[in-house]
Amino acid sequence: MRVIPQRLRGEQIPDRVEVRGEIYMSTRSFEKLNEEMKDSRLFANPRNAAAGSLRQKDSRITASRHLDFFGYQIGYMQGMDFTNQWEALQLIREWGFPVNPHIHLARTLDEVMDYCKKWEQERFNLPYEIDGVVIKISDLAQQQELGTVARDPRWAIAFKYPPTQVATQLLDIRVNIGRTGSVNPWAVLEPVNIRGVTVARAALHNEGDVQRKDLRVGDWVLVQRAGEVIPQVVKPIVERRTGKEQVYHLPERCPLCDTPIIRIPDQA
DNA sequence: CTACAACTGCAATGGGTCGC
DNA sequence: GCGACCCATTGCAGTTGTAG
Repeated sequence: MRVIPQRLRGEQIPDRVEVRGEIYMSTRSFEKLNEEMKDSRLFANPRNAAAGSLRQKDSRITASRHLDFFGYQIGYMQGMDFTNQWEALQLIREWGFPVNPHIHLARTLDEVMDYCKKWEQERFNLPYEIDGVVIKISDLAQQQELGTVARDPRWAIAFKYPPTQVATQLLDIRVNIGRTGSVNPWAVLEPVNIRGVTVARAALHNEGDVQRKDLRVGDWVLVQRAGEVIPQVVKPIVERRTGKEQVYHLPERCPLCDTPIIRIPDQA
């Protein structure tokens, strides 16, 4: 990736450093790539094109894909110091890494909210696709104090814009039997294109989830991709019901081996 | 040559265990 | 009883490796 500096630039160079960031593909590079691919299969969207480009075994192919990069964090650093996120970003930029030019140091929660709202519309003018804004506590001492739960830091969170919702028909509800014996219903959908990908199935998790949403076989439903990726049935479109929709019940026996299905009391 | 399994990131759900 | 943590399950696009 040409945008990654081969040598750190600037005055202050640490002995050893880990720069973390996000690799992406601009809308323009994505469209160009698909033009070049004209004979073979096209990439569905920039996100998957970027992911696939990274997984190439031959790095020359990766290099030809015009991937881009924004540094957003220093993971480890030896021989230097910084006290907050803002300084870290300045350092990363001085070393020659691209840093997002739209970073903003907010002083109040209102300011954070305004920033998120502002970009909900303005994001469409960016040369790449985004699905939200990352909000961080700048002060490193406060980050330390807040700590991390599992893999999620308590000092950073992503604000996601509402994903695109599309209407389609719930053709059927079927069940899978998991390795542990769990009975997992899933939705068979009339395939729909949601921003580049075809969605034909979605997990419904359990019977309670189906009942809470009041999903009926034959319903028109709203479907989205949570986090712009995972297919999810949001809710039925009740106004479009004809009366022919079927209320769903779990089968009484395993569709594979005919063993009776039991429900453990107080469990999903 | 095609088909398919394994793996990855992404989110949302639930269950089980441990320690306080 | 709750927080923390780990695991299971689900689907799509993509690459890689292997089976047929």
